[in-house]
Amino acid sequence: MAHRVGVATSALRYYEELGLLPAPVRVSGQRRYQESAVELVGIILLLRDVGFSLAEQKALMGSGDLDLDEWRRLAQRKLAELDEQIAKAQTAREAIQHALRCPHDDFTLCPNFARIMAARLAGRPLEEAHTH
Amino acid sequence: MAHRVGVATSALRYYEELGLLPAPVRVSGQRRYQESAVELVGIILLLRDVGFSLAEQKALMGSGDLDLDEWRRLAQRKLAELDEQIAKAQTAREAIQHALRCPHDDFTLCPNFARIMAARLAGRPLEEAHTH
DNA sequence: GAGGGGCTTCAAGTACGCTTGAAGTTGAGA
DNA sequence: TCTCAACTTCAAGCGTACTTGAAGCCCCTC
Repeated sequence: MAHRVGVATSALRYYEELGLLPAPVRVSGQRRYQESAVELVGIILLLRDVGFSLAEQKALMGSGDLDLDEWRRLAQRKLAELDEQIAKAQTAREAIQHALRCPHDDFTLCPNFARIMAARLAGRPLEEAHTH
Repeated sequence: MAHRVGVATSALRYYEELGLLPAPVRVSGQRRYQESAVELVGIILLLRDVGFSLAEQKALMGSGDLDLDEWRRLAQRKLAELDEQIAKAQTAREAIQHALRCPHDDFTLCPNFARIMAARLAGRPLEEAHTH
C-alpha cells in the first residue's frame, strides 16, 4: 500500500497514530488496508501539499471534535486561504516565467524577477503579521 | 522594518544569516534597511507561502552558485511545480466548497468531501514517490 | 528446524524555519 | 550622569512531519 501511493510505511503509521488514517484490519499483527485507504491517503497528501497541517486536516475531515458551526467556519477560512494561495502561486508563476523569457546573462539573474514580483506585490496590501 | 512587513526581527536576521536578505548598512551596529528591502522581504514571504524552501529561493534569486543553464532548469522545474500546486489547490477548493454547500448534519461531515476529492484524484495519476 | 524477509513497536534522531533567553552595547531623555 | 528601551550576538530550544534504529514476532521455504 505504501508503495502504491508512493509514501513511506513510516508515514502511514504516523498518519494512523495522529488519527488521520483509520487503523486497518490486522492479520496476525500486520496491517491490511482496504482499497478506500488508497483514496484517503491521496486526499491527505493533496491537502498536505496545499498547506494544510495534519492537525487541520483532522479537524476538516470530521475526525475532530468540532460541531457543525465550527466546522463551517473552519471550512470558510480554509477556502479563503486557498484563494489567497492560488493568487500567490499565479503571481510567482508569472514572475518566474517572465524571468525565464528575458534573463540577464551577466549572472545577475534576479532583477527581472524581483521587479515583476515587486510590482505585483505593490498592488496588494502587505501581509498580515504572521504568528507562528 | 520588521513591523512594516509583518515579520519578527528574528526572522529577518535568519534570512540575512542564510544569505537571502543582503546585510544592510549599520549605524553603530544597528541594521538600517533600505526601502528595497521591504520589497525583497515581500518576495521572500510570497515564495515561502507558495512552498519554496529558503534554500530554493536562494538558488532562484541568484544568490546561489548556479550558472545560467542550471538556473533555467531550476526555474522550469519550479514553474511545473507551481502549475501542479495551483491545480491541487483548485481541486481542494472545489471539494471544500462542495462540502460546505451540502453538508451532512449527522456529524459525519467528511463523506461528501472525501467523495469529491477522491473522484477528482481518480482522474489524475498518483503522486510520484516523495523523497524527503 | 534454521534462516530469511517482512512486518511490528517504541524511542530517539533529523530537517526546516524560526523563537527564546542570556548577556552585552548604544543612544536618547529625565 | 543615570536609566531605559531597543538593539546586538550566540547558543539552545521548539513544532511539525517524518525517518531511523534496535529488538522482536510471524510465516514461508529450504
